[in-house]
Amino acid sequence: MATERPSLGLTERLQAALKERGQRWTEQRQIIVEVLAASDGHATGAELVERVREQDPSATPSTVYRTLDLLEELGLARHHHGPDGRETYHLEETVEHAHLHCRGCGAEQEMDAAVAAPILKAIATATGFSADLDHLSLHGLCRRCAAARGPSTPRAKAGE
Amino acid sequence: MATERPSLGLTERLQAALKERGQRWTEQRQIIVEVLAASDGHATGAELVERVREQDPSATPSTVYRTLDLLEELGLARHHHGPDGRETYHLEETVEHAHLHCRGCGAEQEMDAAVAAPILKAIATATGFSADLDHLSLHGLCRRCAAARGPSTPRAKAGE
DNA sequence: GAGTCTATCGCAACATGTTGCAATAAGTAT
DNA sequence: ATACTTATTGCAACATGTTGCGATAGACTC
Repeated sequence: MATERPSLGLTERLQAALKERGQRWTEQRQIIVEVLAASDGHATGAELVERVREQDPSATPSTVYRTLDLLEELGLARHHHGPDGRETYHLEETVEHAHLHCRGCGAEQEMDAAVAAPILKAIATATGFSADLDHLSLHGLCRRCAAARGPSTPRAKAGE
Repeated sequence: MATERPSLGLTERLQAALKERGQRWTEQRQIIVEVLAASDGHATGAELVERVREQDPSATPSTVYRTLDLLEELGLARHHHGPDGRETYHLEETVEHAHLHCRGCGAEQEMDAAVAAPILKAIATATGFSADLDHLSLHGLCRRCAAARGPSTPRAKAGE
């Protein structure tokens, strides 16, 4: 993760992993990996499908989703579910982080590994459960919205 | 939450809340509330739709989902998203709890409010974010699966 | 380069929710 | 009891994923 370009090493790793498993390197997979690398942060499944189809209109959603599943199996990508349950993907090279969705203003905040580590440890101690950081998605109120509503936190809905 | 039957008080509360807002008490809403009360633990949207249609085949998914949204707005029900992103509903009277999904064996474990409270507090301290307990859904490995895989936790997929 | 094996693709159908709209019916006033 | 207002319903179409299947096309052998 030092100075090399992600998309380069990634493609090579993917080709090697596929070969090892008797699987194939195809035009479509190349496009999908490129799109995912270009969408640096997070992208929903639908967004990725759309961008892939800009490159290759003959590509279908099933191919895109199956490739994304494959990338996850190989440990090169991850997905989690947004506040509305929709899928969001990112490359594994992105720094691991949890997601915090504010139901007040809709903002999305991240909590990176260092901050989350003691919290995951506390969960493990309390319940025996080892949570995945990268699949951790919390819903609630960000500092500002929580303050705006005062300490009694009335209920409301937003964006969901 | 002492000894009264939930479905009784619930219906009355709902009727009162609707009237106050100029909204209406309908046959369909009654059926949906009954079904939800009968599905005591958690039920997916699709399951609820199916059960409602057993009672009233003319009911449609849109009505069921809209009613569930309404119940949430009124604070009488809640939903969260399962490991595959699908919706799961439960009545608000159920004890508040977080959900822990094991990607090893697929089991679902709960973490109740008392256990979770210090963890939510730690999150608030670290990030300023006030997480909703009832919408908190973690993914990872349960104690047994984590132990079975040893300390190095290799990657795998299950049910997701 | 041609032939073979089979992973992958695109298609079509399905599963789960969501949304706009016209018809229906709940609650209220007459 | 009748009429009126408009919240709610059911329908139909759409959005986002998923799955089965026959056709295509990688990769390997000869």
